[in-house]
This record gives sequence, C-alpha cells and structure tokens, in this order.
Amino acid sequence: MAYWLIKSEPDAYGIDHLENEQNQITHWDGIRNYQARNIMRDEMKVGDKIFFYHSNCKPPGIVGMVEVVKEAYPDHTALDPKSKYFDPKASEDNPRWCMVDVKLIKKFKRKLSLDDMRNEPSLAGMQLLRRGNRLSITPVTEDQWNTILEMLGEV
DNA sequence: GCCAACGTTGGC
DNA sequence: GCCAACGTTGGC
Repeated sequence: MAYWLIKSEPDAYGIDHLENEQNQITHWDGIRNYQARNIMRDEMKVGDKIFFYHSNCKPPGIVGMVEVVKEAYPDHTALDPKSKYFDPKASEDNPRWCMVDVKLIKKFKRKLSLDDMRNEPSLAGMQLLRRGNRLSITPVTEDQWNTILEMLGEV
C-alpha cells in the first residue's frame, strides 16, 4: 500500500464538499498535469491512503485523510465542451486524462499547517515541501505518513 | 495582488 | 528539438 498527498483549493472543492457527498466518495477529476496523471494511472491502487491538503488558503495544510476506492478511469470532463476541464485534444478513443475515486476516511480535528511541516526536521524530504513544487499529487513515505499522524495526535 | 517557479505551446 | 512566450500554481 502506498501513501500520497493531494491538494485542493477549499473554495473550489474542499474536504467539506467531500464530506457532503453521497457515501463521502468523489471522482478526482480535472487533473491536467501529466506527472499527476501518471501517478493516478500507473501507481494509485485501491486501498492507498491519501492526505487531503488545502492549498491557496490561510494557512495551507493537511485537513484530512482519504482512500482510493476505484483505480484510474477516463476523466469524462475532458470530453465535455461545457466543462472548464474540457480538452479539445481528448477523445473517446484517447481520453488523455484520467481520474480515481476517493472516499473520505476522516477529517482531522485540526489542520496541520505547511509551517508545522516545514518546522519538523524529519519531514524535510517531503516532496510537498520542495521549493517551487506545484504538483497536485505527491508521494508520501510511510515514515512521513506516521510522523504527520503523530503531529496531529491522530495515532 | 505579487511574483517565482514551473509546465505547455507553437514557430522556426 | 530548441526555446521564447505565455499561462498557471500557490505561498507569501
């Protein structure tokens, strides 16, 4: 089983939106970055655990945990001209983009802020913390995962 | 709202 | 296949 971190802007789609979904499941659509797509397509498996991170807010940080419940399948929003994620180069034969389904496991009682993570030496290697990192899906090691749960008091 | 960092596009 | 121009991300 692998661990990941996904970012989302709480105004666009936050953990509260996910909490209100039927069965607390959503499809993670709109990913339009090849690196992130490849991670979903090639690496994410059912049962993988994911930190849910709020970006572009004050403060940015980890707010919950979700789990992969369905592996990659075509992202239909790429084929929909009315969608803001429409991609004219996508087609039925070559959907180009994919998504996975994730289910809420838990909302944390508090947010672990980006500052908190930067201040924790054992998290120094996290891809999220790399300078200039913009990738919306990044891997998390088991050690990092456990450290973060400890910092949150969620062990 | 600024802007550094990065990804993508398209002319050549 | 290079690279300048442009668009986006996201912390600050």
